[in-house]
Amino acid sequence: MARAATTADAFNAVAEPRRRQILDALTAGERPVNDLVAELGLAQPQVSKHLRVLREVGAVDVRHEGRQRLYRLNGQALKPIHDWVKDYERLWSERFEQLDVVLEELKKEEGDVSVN
Amino acid sequence: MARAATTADAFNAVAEPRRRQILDALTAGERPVNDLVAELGLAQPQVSKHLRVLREVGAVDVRHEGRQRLYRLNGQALKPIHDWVKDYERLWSERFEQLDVVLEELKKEEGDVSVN
DNA sequence: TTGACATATGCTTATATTGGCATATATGCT
DNA sequence: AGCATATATGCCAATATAAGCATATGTCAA
Repeated sequence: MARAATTADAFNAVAEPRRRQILDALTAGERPVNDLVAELGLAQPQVSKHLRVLREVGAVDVRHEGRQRLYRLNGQALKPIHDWVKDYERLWSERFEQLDVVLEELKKEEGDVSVN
Repeated sequence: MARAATTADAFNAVAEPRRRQILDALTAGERPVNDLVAELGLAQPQVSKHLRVLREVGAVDVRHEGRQRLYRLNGQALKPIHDWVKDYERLWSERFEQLDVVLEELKKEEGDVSVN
């Protein structure tokens, strides 16, 4: 068995740095392919291919306008990634470290005075 | 050129669902390989291989204890993923939608009374 | 219609992957 | 030493990738 297809889900689609760059560029709003080609300095066919992958996982939508295709971000598709990774935030965030300190304090008090 | 190695960075390592399961399982704390084998219902060699990938991107650490190897989570390695994806949260989060409403209000007021 | 522009698709090459199975390595026990 | 347990590694097969380049498709304009 080979690696899962890049189109299998957002996790796989977004593992490719260029595709993240494309999404980042689309944060500025809807844009035609050639805009992205210019901004990222990639060959046009590769950009089209990356966009196809992103479209297949729902991370972008297209709108035809004349001979241009305007791609637009659909961040919704990235929610599963955020949902998964956010639970790990406590492992590096200072905010959570301080929360842990507070919880420790509470535990100690509980032991001392038998708070219920 | 082929796809980037799974060990290239956390994004690639975590694209594989089984590896995410392993990390999730390690949230409960340090555990020996066979624990994970039992919990995930995978073959032992595959688990060892997945753990190797996770180790190579720094997502887990190992500690030898007798003939066991205790793997422990190192969430720090997932921070880049969180950092990247969190900026997209506004695209689906209600919290941000409400923020947008507030900002709209402010803009309107600004037009009305020329607040500075 | 002919041509220019915008984008998508097809083909090739080099490469890495995952699972399965066998086996190596390391440690502990008797 | 000899054996069992815990884990890692090696090899195979099947598959999917990404870049490069050529070319097809679609649209507008003269």
